[in-house]
Amino acid sequence: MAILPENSSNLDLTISVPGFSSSPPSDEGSGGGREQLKLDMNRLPSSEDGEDEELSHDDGSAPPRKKLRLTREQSRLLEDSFRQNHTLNPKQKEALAQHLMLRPRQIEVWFQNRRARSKLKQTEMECEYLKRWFGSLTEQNHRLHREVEELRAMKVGPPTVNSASSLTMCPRCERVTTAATPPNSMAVPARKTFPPQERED
DNA sequence: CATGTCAACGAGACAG
DNA sequence: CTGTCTCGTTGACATG
Repeated sequence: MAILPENSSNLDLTISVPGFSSSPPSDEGSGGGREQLKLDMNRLPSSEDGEDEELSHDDGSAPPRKKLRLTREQSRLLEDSFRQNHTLNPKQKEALAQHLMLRPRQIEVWFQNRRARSKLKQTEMECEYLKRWFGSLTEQNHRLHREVEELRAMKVGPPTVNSASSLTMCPRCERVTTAATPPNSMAVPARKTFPPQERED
């Protein structure tokens, strides 16, 4: 499940150079990429209440949206925290953010995305399980169909006593069963299904 | 270059 | 109203 390279000694970040952009930032909506400038350095702002510092570049152009890459250590600690709890209260979030040198919003987003990935994984597992179940039910269905055909063939033909000698017909539920399993045991579920008829005299 | 991954976003729903 | 959630999406990178 390691999504990061195994080179544990190298904990460097993929940090973009501010102001460098290979493609023009396509402004999505109104708030897209609003905080990117402060996030791409992967650290807390110098002052917590100074969140809305000026985002403008030297030339006043819109800041390009740069991708933050969490370090191995940050990912590990976040995963550990996620294993303990899939949601965080504000205090935990703040503490984790301070510990990881990230902003609380980044912690929040990470947990949101992590929950989404977890749910996706769960859904995929359930899908696989249902596929296998469907396969086994299909197989069982085929087997039962073959059995029905065999029994029909016996019923249509003359009442010979060859292989059908081991079969008995349950008069109540009209089911054919083998002699090994008495018809009474088959009749029980049918009675359970329709309980109102108790006295029949 | 197509595709996958993942941080980040906005919209809408919901609880307190 | 505020805070947080899910959901769907975007955009920057990584990779084959």
